[in-house]
Amino acid sequence: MKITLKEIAKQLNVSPTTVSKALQDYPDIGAVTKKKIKKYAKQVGYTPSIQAAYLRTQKTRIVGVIVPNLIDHFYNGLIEGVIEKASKNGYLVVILQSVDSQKKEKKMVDRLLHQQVDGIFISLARDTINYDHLNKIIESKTSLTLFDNTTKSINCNKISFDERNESFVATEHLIKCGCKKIMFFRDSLVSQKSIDQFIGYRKALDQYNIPFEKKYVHITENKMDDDAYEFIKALYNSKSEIEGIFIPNHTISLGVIKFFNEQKTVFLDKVKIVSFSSLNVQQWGHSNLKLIKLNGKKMGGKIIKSFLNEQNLLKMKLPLTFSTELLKSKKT
Amino acid sequence: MKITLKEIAKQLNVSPTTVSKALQDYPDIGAVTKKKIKKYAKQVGYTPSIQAAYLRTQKTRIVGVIVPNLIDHFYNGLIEGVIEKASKNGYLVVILQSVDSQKKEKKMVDRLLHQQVDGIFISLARDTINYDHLNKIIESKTSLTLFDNTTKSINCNKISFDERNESFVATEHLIKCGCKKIMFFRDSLVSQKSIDQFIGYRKALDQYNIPFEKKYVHITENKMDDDAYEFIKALYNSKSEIEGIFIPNHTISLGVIKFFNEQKTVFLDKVKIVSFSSLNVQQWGHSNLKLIKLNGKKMGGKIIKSFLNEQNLLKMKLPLTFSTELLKSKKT
DNA sequence: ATTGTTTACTAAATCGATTTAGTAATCTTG
DNA sequence: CAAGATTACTAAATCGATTTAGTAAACAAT
Repeated sequence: MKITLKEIAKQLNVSPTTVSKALQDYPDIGAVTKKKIKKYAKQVGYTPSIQAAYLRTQKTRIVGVIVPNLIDHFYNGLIEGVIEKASKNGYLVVILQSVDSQKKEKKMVDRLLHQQVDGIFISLARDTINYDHLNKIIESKTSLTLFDNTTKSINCNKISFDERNESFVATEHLIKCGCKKIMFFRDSLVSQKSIDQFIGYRKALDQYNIPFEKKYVHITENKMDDDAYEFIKALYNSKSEIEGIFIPNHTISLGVIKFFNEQKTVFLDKVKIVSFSSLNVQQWGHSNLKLIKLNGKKMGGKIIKSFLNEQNLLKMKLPLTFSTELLKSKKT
Repeated sequence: MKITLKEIAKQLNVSPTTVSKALQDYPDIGAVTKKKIKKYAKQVGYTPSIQAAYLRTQKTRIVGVIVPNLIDHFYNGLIEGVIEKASKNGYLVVILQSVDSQKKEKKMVDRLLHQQVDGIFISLARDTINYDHLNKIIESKTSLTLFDNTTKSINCNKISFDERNESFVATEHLIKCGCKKIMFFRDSLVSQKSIDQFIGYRKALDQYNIPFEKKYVHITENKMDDDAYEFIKALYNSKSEIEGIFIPNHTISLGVIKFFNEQKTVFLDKVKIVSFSSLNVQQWGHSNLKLIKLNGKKMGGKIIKSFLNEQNLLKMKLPLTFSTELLKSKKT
C-alpha cells in the first residue's frame, strides 16, 4: 500500500502539517520531532506524491522533447544527452516525434501543455511556418527552448549550430578538393536551418568565384533517404558532370550511400562527398567521403543546462516562502 | 490564464459538479444544460488538469520505458514504435536508459514509480540478477512488461524474440557456408537473452556434429563495441584460424566492422559473419557479412498493444461508477 | 389531495500534499 | 510577576478535479 503523509502523521501522533514541514526543514519544527519524523519517513520509504504536490507547487518534474524523427542518429544522440542530464537533475523526459509535420508538431505541443510539463524543447519540423503553438507555450508560462532547427520569429532559449559556417566549411572542403560543380541537397525551403545552410553554401561558392547554378540544388521531400536515393540514381544515369556533393544530414546521406554501395563505389571514385553526420564510426571509410560530425549528445546536454539555469533564476526570484504571492502578482 | 472547472461553473452559473458531470456525460444532467456546458468548454478550450484528476482516478497517462542504451539502432527503432503507438492512444512516453547496469536500473524504476506512471516496460540490463525492483513494481499494482531481455523469475507481460531459434539459424547459416570454427560473441553470462543465444549456438553445433570449443566464445564487457574491436584485432594479429563469427547485437558488430573497414576487408574475405541488427540499410553490402534483421519498431508497437489490452481488461472489470469501491476491496 | 417517482441539479467529502494563520506553552525582560 | 517575545506545534484552507449523498421541483399514480 502507498504510504501517505497523513498515514505517517497518524503513526507518529503528530499533525500532517508537522510532517510536511519537518520533511521540508521548516525552522519552526523542533529538532527532536524533525529527526524522529525524518527517520520514520525514511524507514517506511515515503516519498511525497508528485501528482498531489503539483496542485500547489505547479511543478511536474517532467520535460518534453519534440524531434522531427527518431531515425536520424543525430536526434538519437541528442535525446541520449537530454535524458542523461535531465535524469541527473531529477527530471523525466517525454519524447515525441513530429515526423517533420507542422500539424503533428502542434498536436504534440498541445499534449505536452495538457500534461503541464515544466519545459518543452523543440527542433521545428521542416515545414513549420506558423508559430501559434509556440506562442501558446510562452503564454502558458512554460519554459520553451528551440534547438537545431529554430526560428528568429520567437523569442526564447535557443541552441543551435552555426549552420552558415558549418556549411561554408563543408562546401569549402569540396572546393579545395578541386570540385567546381557542387551539388547541394536541401531538405526544406522554409526552415531556418536549411536557409542558413544554403547561405553558407552560396557564400563559399561566391568566395571562390564559382558561379551558382540552380540545377545543382535538389530539394528533398517526404522520405528524405528514398528521395535522395532516387535522385542520385537518376543523376548517375544521366551521366551528370557533378564533381562534389554536400549533404546536410544523415538521413539524406543514407540514401546516397545506399546508391554508392550498390554501384560498388565505382561512381564514388569520381565524386567527392561531404556530409553532416553524427555517427562516430568510420564505417564508410572511403577517402572521397568526408563526414562532418555534429555532436548531438553534447547539444542535448546544453538544452537541459539552459533549462535548468532558467528554472534556478526563477527560484531565486521567488523564494519558497513567498512564492504564491509573487506568482499571483506576476500573473495578473 | 489556465481555465478551471470552477471558473466555467461560475461563468455559467451552475455548480462545479454539474460541469464535471456534463463533460463526462452523466445521465443525470439535462440535455440542454449539457449542451450549453460542452459548448462553452469547447469555446474556451478547457481540458481538465491531468494532475488534479490523478488524485481521484489514479491514472497519469504516462508510461515509462527503460532500455539498456540508446546507441543501438534496435532500441531506437523500438522506442520509435512505442512512442508512435502510445501517442495514438493518448499516452506519453518517458524514456530512461540503464546503461546496462542493475544499479541504475533500480534507480530508474524508483523514479518511475515515484512519478506513478501507468505502466513500466523494461529490457533488463546485462548484469541484472536481482529482481527486487521488479517485484516492487508488481506490488505497487503498476503494469509491468519485460521485453527483449526478460527473465523467467518474474510473472508479468513479456515480449521477446525466440532467441534460441534465431541464434540457431544464424549459426546454421555459418555452418552451411562451410564454417566449422565459429566464434560467438557473448554479451553477458547472466542475462536470459544471452543464455538463450548461447543455447541456440550450441544446439546448431551439436546438430551438425561440430565440437564446441570454449576458446571460440568471447564474453564482451563494458563498452561492447570497443571491447569487440580490441578482441577481433588481437585475434587477427594472432593469425587465428576462425572461419565464421556470430554477433548477437548491433553494438558489438560496430566494433567488428570498424576493424574490417580499417583492414579494407582483406580479412573479411576469409571470414563469414552473421550479425543480429536492426539497420534497414545494406550499407555494408559485403557477401560474407549477413545481417539478420530484428524489427525493433514492431516490437515497440507490440509492447504498447499488450499494455493497452491489460488496461482495457481492468476497465471492464471496474466500471466507472463502481471503480472506487472495487479498487478498495481489491487492495485490502 | 396525498404519496411515490423521476428529473435535474448541488453541497460536501475526497484525493495527497502545502501553506497560512493561529494557539498553547515556554522563555524574557523591565 | 505581568506583559511581550519566542518556540513548537496544529487547524483549516487550498490546489483542480471527481464522486457520493442528498434535495428541491415536476410529474405520475392511487
